[in-house]
Amino acid sequence: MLSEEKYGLLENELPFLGLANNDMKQKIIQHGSLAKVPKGTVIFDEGSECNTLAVIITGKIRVYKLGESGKEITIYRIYEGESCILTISAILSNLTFPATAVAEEETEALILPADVFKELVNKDEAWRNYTFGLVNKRLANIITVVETVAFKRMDERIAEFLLKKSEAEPDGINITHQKIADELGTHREVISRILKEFEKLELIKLSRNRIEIINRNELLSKVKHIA
Amino acid sequence: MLSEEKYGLLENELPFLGLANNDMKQKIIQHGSLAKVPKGTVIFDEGSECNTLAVIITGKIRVYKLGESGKEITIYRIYEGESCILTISAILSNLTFPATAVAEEETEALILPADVFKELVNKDEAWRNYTFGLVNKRLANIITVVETVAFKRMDERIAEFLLKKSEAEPDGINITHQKIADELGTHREVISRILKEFEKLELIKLSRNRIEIINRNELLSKVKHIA
DNA sequence: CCGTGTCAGTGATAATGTTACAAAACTAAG
DNA sequence: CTTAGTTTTGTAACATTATCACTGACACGG
Repeated sequence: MLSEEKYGLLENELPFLGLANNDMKQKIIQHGSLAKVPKGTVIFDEGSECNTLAVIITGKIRVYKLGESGKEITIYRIYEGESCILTISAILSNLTFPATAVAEEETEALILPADVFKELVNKDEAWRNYTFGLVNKRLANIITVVETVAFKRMDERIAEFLLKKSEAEPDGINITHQKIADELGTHREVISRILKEFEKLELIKLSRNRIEIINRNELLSKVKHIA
Repeated sequence: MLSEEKYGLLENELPFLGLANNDMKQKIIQHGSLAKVPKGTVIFDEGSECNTLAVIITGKIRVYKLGESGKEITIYRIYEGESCILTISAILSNLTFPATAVAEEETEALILPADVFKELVNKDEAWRNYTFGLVNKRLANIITVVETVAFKRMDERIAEFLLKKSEAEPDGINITHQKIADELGTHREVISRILKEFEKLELIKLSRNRIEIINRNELLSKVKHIA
């Protein structure tokens, strides 16, 4: 149960809530709740039943697949204002969650019971648009993952990863090799080896927990497969 | 434009059409059409704009990604009564189609303009259920593909493929190595090599365009990763 | 300063990707 | 029934990635 004021505040963070019709607003106020989970919390595990849907207000969630030997691959991330289509899919078809979801930061979310969500999708166009919008984004994500894993070489993928990361951390990326491996679905050794090569080529500079890009252009050319 | 009788016939093949409300039926009759495409027709190409949605009446469509050097990987197939969520996704978000779709058999389909489909999804619960049901199936498909490509060994994947194929063709699978490679996202040589090994282990018998399974149990144990 | 855990480096071997070519099996035309 | 052309398969050789098994480096609390 939320308060009217809370709902008002949420509308700032989740603009599509403002588009919902009044009946639905009341539903959300009546049956919704807020939850805050600390960094590292496993939200869903492979095979979990989904009887609630979370809409992220602040924070970030990583959804990944676990392979045998502890290998992982990230499928996508859920950011503010989004929610998890795998959960939606699981709810709407009464299946279990086919992956693992973990909070990468402290994450705050609006929690809705599954049947409330079902009703929202059926009766409220704003929610439908929201839901289909998410489906689109995720599908695109996942297709990209398939393409990448199936066709691209690891050095290219690592270069791409570093360049993307460097946008958020322009003066040095703080990350372990293991994290990169989990991201890309390979082993730490492979990452270490290729990073070492990059260092020999003077594209990057390595230290513990840290990677500095020193030749951005050359790294870019790896991605574009020119070199 | 369809006739009322045609619509009646379609209801047999596409049961959910019978659940649509009357307004929507009229919409479909008015704006829908039928199309038949021969085997091998490329229906969508990477980057195609989607302004119609096809619901398959008979036939089969393969949706795959093309990599550089002509490598392919199958993402999923569309069978009778289904339609393509990538098209749906492209329509609902005004994006282009992110893969290639080709008719594997002569395929007959009900064609709906994009805006009619949008309206159907918004106004008709039967269509919404149909659409979400498809989304679920495909998501599960695609996640499985990611998992498989990222974590499984090629011999296991080939064994699995052969066993699945053998259900439809119990006394010998008729297929080329290249087709298998396109299915699994690898090169023909890799398939040939591993099939040859399987033959040496007396799991299968190879001839041109043909694979016979002669030790089903051992092949199964490859899949289950016991051996 | 010393353990203990986390992180990175590296060698060895197997599996898969990639390139290149040739042999074999089929097809169709003469 | 041959011959030429096409499709399918075999295989060698080398590159890249996966996998296993360590060692060494660093960080932090005691």
